[in-house]
Amino acid sequence: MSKVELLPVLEPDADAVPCCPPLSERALTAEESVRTAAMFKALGDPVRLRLFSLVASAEGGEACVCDISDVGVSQPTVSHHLKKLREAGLLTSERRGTWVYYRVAPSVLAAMGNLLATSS
Amino acid sequence: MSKVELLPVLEPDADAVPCCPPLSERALTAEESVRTAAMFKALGDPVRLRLFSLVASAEGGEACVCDISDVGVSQPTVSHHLKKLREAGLLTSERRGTWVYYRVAPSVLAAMGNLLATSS
DNA sequence: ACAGCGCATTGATGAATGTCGAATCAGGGC
DNA sequence: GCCCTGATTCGACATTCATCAATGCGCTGT
Repeated sequence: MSKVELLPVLEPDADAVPCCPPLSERALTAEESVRTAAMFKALGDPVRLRLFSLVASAEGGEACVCDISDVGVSQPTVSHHLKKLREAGLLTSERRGTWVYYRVAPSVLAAMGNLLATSS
Repeated sequence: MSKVELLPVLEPDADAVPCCPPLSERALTAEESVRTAAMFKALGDPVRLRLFSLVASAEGGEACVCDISDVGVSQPTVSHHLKKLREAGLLTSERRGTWVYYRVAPSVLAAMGNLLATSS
């Protein structure tokens, strides 16, 4: 039984990724590239990107799997992709009763957006 | 014909990718997901992301292949990855004499950044 | 307790990907 | 013309990946 957290955002989570100086400013090191590429890779599949956008744009910031499963692939495949997104640190999941809810990991969107920021 | 020239950015180029409503705002369609995922996928490899960052952070906005080839893989592999980035619309290349110079495709960084924009 | 539903895991398979060495192409200088 | 250097292309190989059907697990009513 894990901690039941009700705080919506901004608790000091361990898997936060502070990794990101804007790309236009400084080249990434080899190690930074590995960690950051894993996130881009997670969004680099059409089905996953669609699932992620469905969660990111969902009411209340979260979505039940049953609400986003209609993306043209089988149910196990949806589960597989959601797992990948979780492992990449992009989504978090929580079971409440019958359903499992996914939400976007806080600070991850901001970090990636910052990385691609147009400093020009 | 009002000739717009010399503007550093924002000229209406053909390969611009207008694809992008912020993710937090609206879910992507299947077709949008395919096109956009291709870009994330291109950045989803450590070597490619590093090469891209080297070009993006280079002096004058461009870099010779010879200047960014030291990323731990063979030179044909570097060329292969640069081609992938070119095909994804993220980089453009130009040969000047002996060397080939790469630069970041304008408006692509902005489009991807916009997609990940934190509307919160 | 049992049946039913939601979601995750397993195992298998065909396709895509990253990597290299060798060969090839393109320019510049001798 | 000939060679040297920079860069791309080719062929091959091992690994990873996306996908599915079948199965397992957790929870909820009845």
